[in-house]
Amino acid sequence: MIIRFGYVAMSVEVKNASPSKTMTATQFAKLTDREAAIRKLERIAAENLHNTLRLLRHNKAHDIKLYRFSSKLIPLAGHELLADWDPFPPLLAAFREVGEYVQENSMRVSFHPDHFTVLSTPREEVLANSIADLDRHARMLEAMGLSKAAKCNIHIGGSYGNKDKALTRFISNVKELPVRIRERLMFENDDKTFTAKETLQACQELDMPMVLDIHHHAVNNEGERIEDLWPAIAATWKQTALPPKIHVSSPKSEKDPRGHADYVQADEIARALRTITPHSQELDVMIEAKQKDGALFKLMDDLREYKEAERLNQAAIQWS
DNA sequence: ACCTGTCAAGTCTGG
DNA sequence: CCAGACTTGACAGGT
Repeated sequence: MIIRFGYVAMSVEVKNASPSKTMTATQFAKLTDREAAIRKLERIAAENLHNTLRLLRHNKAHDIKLYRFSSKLIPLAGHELLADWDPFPPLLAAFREVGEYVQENSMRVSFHPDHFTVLSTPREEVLANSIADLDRHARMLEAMGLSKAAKCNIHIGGSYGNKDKALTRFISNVKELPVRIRERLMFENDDKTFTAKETLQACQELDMPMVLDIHHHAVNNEGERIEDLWPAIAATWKQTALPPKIHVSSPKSEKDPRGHADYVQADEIARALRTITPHSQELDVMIEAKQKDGALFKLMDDLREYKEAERLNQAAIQWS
């Protein structure tokens, strides 16, 4: 069993390296020279890509092969004020540089378009905006020159008072997506609406990969056990030739069990790994914690102690 | 340098 | 039926 760990978007160690700098729509609208304002957006995007590359170098130095890009690399992308703006041509070289670094170092990268991108929606304009957002994410990965191994993770979406109908609508909307977008997608169980079991059913019907979020499952389930679901979840990855991927985070507090804590409890992940590892040779684990890569480094230290104390009880587990 | 309020999006809940 | 909560990082404007 080989496990790779990764983190989301920003580092607490690398200073002044935000990949999500932006400009508000209000500020943009205030600028009288629109061309100059657009050049400024492009400079911010270039800076975000530059910082992304800095983070990837930091990752390489620490042998971190897994990383999720910020979805806010291009400020105001998709905003109605900028409908006529194509940010890609001036950014192609910067995107390509990021993609080449990813490939040279055999990294696995992804996006997670935010929860406003919903394919279960009954509203036409929301669906259109969602598809446009997914198209932009696919275009960024294409601009990086990355294969379809680089994917976008989203949730199924809302239930609108009728989960079955919402799920049917979701599946039919996914089936109608352009192939170049669909082959970049994977779906994750969420913490309020669609459980791991339901998300798995959708993924099986669509023959698309499923990301299991352990924390979401803990707060949104109907008594199903991960060990029972896992073999089928892992099987959704077979056609991709990628290791299955899971998300791990710890509850913020008893009062806010859905929130993400600063760090990840080592026993939490040790328990999950004990459950999952007997069924899989490889696993990629995305750590979702407020302390970002800091939480990742702490977790690796804690797991090392676990292993030394033989509490992990899995001598075959290796990680970098 | 630091603090507080605001901003984006879509869904869901409460009134 | 509409206002507010939810979430998140960063901006904007104040001291």
